[in-house]
Amino acid sequence: MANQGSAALSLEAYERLKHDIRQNILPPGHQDTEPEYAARLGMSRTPVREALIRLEADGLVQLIPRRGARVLPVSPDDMEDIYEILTALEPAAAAKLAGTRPSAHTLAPLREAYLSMEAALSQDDLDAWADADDLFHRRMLELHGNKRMLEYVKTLFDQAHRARMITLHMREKPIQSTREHKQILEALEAGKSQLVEEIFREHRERARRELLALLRKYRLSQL
Amino acid sequence: MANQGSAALSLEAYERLKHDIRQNILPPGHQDTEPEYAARLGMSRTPVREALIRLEADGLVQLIPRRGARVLPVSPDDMEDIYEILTALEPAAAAKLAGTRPSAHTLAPLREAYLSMEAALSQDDLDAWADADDLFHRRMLELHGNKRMLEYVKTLFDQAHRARMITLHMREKPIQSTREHKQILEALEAGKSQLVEEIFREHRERARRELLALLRKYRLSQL
DNA sequence: TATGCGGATAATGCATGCATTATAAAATGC
DNA sequence: GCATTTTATAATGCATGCATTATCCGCATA
Repeated sequence: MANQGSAALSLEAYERLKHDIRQNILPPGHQDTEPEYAARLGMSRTPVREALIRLEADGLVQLIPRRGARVLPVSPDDMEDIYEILTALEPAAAAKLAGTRPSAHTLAPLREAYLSMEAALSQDDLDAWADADDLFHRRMLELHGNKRMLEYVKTLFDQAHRARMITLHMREKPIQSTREHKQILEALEAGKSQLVEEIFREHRERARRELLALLRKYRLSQL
Repeated sequence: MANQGSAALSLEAYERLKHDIRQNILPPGHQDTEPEYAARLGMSRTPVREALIRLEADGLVQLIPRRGARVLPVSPDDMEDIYEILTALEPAAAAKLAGTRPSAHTLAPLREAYLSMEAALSQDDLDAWADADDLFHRRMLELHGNKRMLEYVKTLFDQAHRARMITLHMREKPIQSTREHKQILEALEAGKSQLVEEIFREHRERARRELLALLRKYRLSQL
């Protein structure tokens, strides 16, 4: 995540723009000049420019000399790449976490996130489900403790967010996915590294397959 | 890498600062105010500020409100985290590359980099060896084709550069490491996914173990 | 001597100025 | 009517201005 030493307005610009991109208010391909973004945000170009630089580092926009900034579309190939990275990182992290034989208390944040997924699922609240899903994955990496990995995975989640939300609403209820999280949690509690790694990898690979099948089926080549 | 839509001076500031950090001209912990960096680079604060924001996104400096920017030290724990990520990503990428049954022609850039390593080794030119090593790893990911993974691994290499160079000069000649690259290359040429993955993982794990042993032995807690 | 207050100094964060130059529109020539 | 040149517009990249405010340092006081 490209942020730390940023002050009030610059931070506000960064967060509002990122929010609007994630929520599809600024859709992929949207392109404005700096003065336009500045007017939209009610501030001068300077903090906006700084925010756009950070967003470019996050892979969310592209700065085009003389033509402003464009919200980057995400293609199926991009999603392949993103999932490939997640599939390499998360199972490895989870396996190491399991190797520390974490207590139920340690894993409480994960269990809570899982329970939120179940609750959201039973209420057919897909947005809440997606939030809980994100939370589960983030907390797992927080517990593992590799800060770089956590930060990077968060930027990948941000990049993939729009595509995930769209396909989530096109599918059957994510019952299987929820169940896999339960299995991951239980394998973590049992300290079974090997097993956690396998389930997590299978979880990511299945998610990738299903997501890409949908993107292709509905010709969603730019999200 | 945090760059794309940056113009002349901003780009120059970014590249010079990054160069100076990599080369230890601006050592870890070094801290200056924006006006100082600007004076050093002979330009106004604006392009310097933009460069510093990009460098912060790259994990090379930390922007501290009112106190300028500090060159981030890298601790042994940081190196652990960096190597953990590399160990998860590179072997997976190499395995997939092997799965495409790449031709010798396709792998020529890798072979060339490997030959450069051998040549540098026989001339005891450790800096050239390190350059060739970097090149090998970068080209492998270029061949694999996951741009995000390539860019991210490059930022990790930048972060780890100082520590790697220092330990490289404290060790015996990297004969084993060079040999492992040869084995990786041959396994790629043979299209043996499983084998490539194993060798690559072992390569990274050995490198990590040896590097950390040196950092601990010589109490190099901040590089 | 140690502590706390207050003013000076100066860095930041943001706004704005300004020259350059890309883009597009308009005007001219064919 | 179409192509080409010219002109106008305006966005960028960088420099600078400026108010705010943190930090430092000296001085007064206990």
